[in-house]
Amino acid sequence: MLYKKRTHTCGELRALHIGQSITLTGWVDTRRDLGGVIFIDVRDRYGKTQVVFNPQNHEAIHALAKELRTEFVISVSGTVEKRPAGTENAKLLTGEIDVLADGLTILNKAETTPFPIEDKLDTNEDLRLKYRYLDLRRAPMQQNLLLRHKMYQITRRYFDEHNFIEVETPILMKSTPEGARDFLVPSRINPGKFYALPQSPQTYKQILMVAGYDRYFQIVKCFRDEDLRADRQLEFTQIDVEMSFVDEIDIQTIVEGLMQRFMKEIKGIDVITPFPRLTYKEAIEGYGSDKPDLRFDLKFSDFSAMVKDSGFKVFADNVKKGGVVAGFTVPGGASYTRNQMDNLVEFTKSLGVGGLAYIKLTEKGIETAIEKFLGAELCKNICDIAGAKTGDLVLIISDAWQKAYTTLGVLRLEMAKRLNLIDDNKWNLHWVVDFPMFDYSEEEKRHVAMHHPFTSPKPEDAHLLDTDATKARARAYDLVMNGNEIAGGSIRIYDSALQSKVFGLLGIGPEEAKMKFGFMLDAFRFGAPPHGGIAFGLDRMAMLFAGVKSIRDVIAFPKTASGISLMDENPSEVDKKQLDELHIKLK
RNA sequence: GGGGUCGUAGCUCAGUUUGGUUAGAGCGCUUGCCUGUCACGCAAGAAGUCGAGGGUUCGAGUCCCUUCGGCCCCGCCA
Repeated sequence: MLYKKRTHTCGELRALHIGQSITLTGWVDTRRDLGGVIFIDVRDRYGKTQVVFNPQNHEAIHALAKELRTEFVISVSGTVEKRPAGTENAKLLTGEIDVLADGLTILNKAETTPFPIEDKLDTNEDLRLKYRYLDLRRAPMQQNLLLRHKMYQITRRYFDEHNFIEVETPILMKSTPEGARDFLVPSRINPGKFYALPQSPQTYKQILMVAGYDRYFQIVKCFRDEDLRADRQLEFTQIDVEMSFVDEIDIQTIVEGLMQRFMKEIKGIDVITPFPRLTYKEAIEGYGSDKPDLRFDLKFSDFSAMVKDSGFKVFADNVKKGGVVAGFTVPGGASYTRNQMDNLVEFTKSLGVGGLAYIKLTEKGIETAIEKFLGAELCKNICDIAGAKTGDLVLIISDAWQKAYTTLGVLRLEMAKRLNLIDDNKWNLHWVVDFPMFDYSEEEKRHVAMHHPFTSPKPEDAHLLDTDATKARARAYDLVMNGNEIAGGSIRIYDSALQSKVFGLLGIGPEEAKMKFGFMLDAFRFGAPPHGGIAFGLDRMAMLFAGVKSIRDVIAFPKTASGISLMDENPSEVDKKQLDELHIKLK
């Protein structure tokens, strides 16, 4: 079809264009047919411009404009005019002018859309996902994708300036036993063998260090076959970084520089470096999370020592077993009704702990069901330690160290939400450091790497690997923004003997290590430099910068919580012929 | 694997508690009128597998069972 190409975008025209003959292309956003004159807002990703069809100006074009409906694709030509006094639209950047049409081509018609293309859309997410191309026409979604684009550009510019080189690593890689469940890809040429999609390019980037590429970065898709969440997709994007001849501070400094750049260029905010550091222990014992949200306080207190020899068996026995009794103060919480407290207790129990104890500090003094076990004085002391004032409420949990604190951590977040303590305009960035090397997996009955199996222990803790490995701390660090883990990394092991030892502690014997990671151990025998790195969750960062609740809103084509792409109905069944070629038989 | 919640017109929702007339509203859509609107206005109209299947009942949107799907959370996510 012949049509006039645009001379300007729909967000471009201003008073200075008045009198010019121009052409716009785009979608019909709204039409207002007043019988005589017809107004059309034509929209593209740059903005909206009002076009006027006046029968006195051009009768045939006006007649054609009668046919226009929402989301028709048009090319429209005309003269830029100053709007009559009093009819300017301050809501549009182009609102000072409109275009008096003298030419119109309908490039394509559109059926009525399943939902309106508007900024403040109120509809179910499954519809938005099914008709993603319509959802992506909306300005907020276009801004989100533009934000991502900006992040890619900032990242590439920043690392290039700092002498990093971008290297692509394979998408078809070797399956590794550790970590998340792999996505497997059957090999047609090698019957019975499988590639895996990378959970991260970890091994490749370390081998690039051995190869002498001392500063590497990549914006890279990663894949993990685990259950999805608001902030987790099966495939997601990392900014992957690795450096040689560095320690923690070197990596963190580079990261802080990039974060400064992001904050400045995206949010217009100057952030101060270096960011505060919290040890893992401080984070858990203070806030119940390895990614604490420090935009608000609600810090925990430990009551274990006080209640250890009290008459309250539940508390005392737990502490004697090595558990903790801890809690925090809810400002103004003493006014909670019985119903509200029951609700809170139920919420806590749903998190998998036995219960929630609490003390209200009212005008009349302490009010609590545990007074009869602990005595008034001890209850008062607990309130003092927790910093509770009259009118406050102290929540207390007694359980094993990890369980008690992580449950308090969830409660802390819940209370912050209920009390509206989270300031959305606040940006909090901090490091969590000194993670343990290992975590014990009840399910697998063995130690698993807290970060990953290539993470180096802290030199002063290296001896613990031979005696009490669970106490050994790793040279690992996470970057936390507003209670979200947005980056995590470590200084790696570069000594093959130490690497073998760590594999051993993870229950990976010499044979298995050779089979699964032999190539890495080999590489380390030929001159591996000290190295370390980090990886950012780009989607999560984009979500926070965009101020949205789910990473689905910053991903062009995301999947649902059950891993389905509603638009193209993926995953789907395949022909038997395809399976045969891949030597696969369905159960 | 488990828990919670939602599913009624194209969209957002009411109706479900206590089964009973022809399942309603707003927006959108269609048609007509309307020459400065911008959430245009006015008038009329069309539009329903009450997510699906089964059951109880004289009768089911409503009660029971099964199932599918969306969202949130726990587990899981080196």
